[in-house]
Amino acid sequence: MTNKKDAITAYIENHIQNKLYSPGQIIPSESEFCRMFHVSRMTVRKALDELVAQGVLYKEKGRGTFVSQKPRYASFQCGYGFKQEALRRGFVPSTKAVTINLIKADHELADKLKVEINAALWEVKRIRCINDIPVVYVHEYYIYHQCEDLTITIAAESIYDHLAKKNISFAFADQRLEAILCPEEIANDLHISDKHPVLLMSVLAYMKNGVPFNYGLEYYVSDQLPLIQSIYNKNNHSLSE
Amino acid sequence: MTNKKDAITAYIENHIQNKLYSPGQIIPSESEFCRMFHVSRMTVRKALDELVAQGVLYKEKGRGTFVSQKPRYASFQCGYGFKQEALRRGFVPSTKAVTINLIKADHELADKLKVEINAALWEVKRIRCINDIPVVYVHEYYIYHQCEDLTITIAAESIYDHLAKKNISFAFADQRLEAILCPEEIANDLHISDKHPVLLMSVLAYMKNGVPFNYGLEYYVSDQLPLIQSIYNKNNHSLSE
DNA sequence: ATATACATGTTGTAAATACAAAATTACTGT
DNA sequence: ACAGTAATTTTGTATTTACAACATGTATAT
Repeated sequence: MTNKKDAITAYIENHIQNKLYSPGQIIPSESEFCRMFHVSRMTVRKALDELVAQGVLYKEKGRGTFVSQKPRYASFQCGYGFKQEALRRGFVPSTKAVTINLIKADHELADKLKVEINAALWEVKRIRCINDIPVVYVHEYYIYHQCEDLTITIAAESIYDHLAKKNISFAFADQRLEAILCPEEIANDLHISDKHPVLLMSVLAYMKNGVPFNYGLEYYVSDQLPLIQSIYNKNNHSLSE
Repeated sequence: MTNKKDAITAYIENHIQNKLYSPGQIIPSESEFCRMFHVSRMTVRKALDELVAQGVLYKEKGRGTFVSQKPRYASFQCGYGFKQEALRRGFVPSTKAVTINLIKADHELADKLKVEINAALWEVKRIRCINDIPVVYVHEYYIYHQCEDLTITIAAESIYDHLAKKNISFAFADQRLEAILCPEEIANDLHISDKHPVLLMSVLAYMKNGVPFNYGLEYYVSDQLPLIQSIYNKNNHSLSE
């Protein structure tokens, strides 16, 4: 733990996990943390703000800081990587039936990935399994010149990890959600009938500079694996419905 | 604008909107903003951090702060209130076929909303339309003692607005996504066949203290209105896939 | 007893300063 | 001309101080 701030967040998270701080309970004031850790109040506040943003704590002006009562879901939360997320939930992830192909960008792909038409792209198709049951068919595209050395072996493991070594790393994504009947050729691979409804998630992933590097269509067998997402009201606006 | 910090975020957002700062372009350094606004560097950093968290800007240590190239979607982004979001996107929202009923909490509802079994709940059913086309059937529950004066008129407008007056306001939510074939009785109301796939979103909404106050099932006709969500990698972890 | 005023403790915002870490730029010696 | 070094600029982390805004408890006056 190199940061003083991170030491404080870790301390609080541990205390919550070990039930030394219970949901709804008030935790020490900012000045008390200053004394406890021999740090300035700004450092304490940064640590607390981080946990507030995650929904772990909440503050009330003039009263204090409290532990949220938000329950932690044990289900599948997407968006932060399939393999990692599955392992964290205690599932066994695997990848099957991988194909990679070099193609030329058509109008739609060029538009989405902000490359020129006919630019070289990797087309990757993968079936992701949880406990050996196929749960998602991924059909996605990467920009060839960012990853000329892609292989099936890499694609079976983690393309994101491979790209990270080239300083291409995930920062945020826009997801488009739709319910559709599973296309026939995909239904076969997912071991379901083509009358089965699937959750189609279109994902456009960006680097921190806002440049897209990965576009994909993910067909989830959502009755095998319902997806969970958390949203936060960052701005504290009062919401009209 | 009462906050100095908010004045700076507004200034930068306006400059981006008016194309005075373009995507990928570097913006003035933190010290320059200090001189421009006659504020301390901490205030500037708080303003910038807020925009970085939203994905509007990104920073590079030792280089500077830049405008993201992330495109802004004109489609429907859920999670921040149906009416508000629709209006912002230039759609015309409306609510139809509202029913409200007093019921007693069964085991499942009591568990979700953290109330006792047989506690009084409002059961609300609504059909939400965009440009007069039904897009979502909402079947949800509120805790009676938090809102004893609920009426059909209020439910046709905005229950969240009504609750906000009682200091019950949305802070965050957990959403569960699934693709299903539309149940018959709901398909009728949505003017679709019961063989039509719909996006089922289960929403559990919390106040800032982490106590749930609203549980609902939302059946989206997602080919009429695909949902868009944005996710961010707050922790800057390197992601395995 | 009740209401008012005050003191105290808490979070919120802001300033001024210092040094670390990383990238760029300018300089300098060969 | 080129490589290496130093200076400069930039963001990252942290300290110290000050006051504002809000909530709560206590003492006081009526």
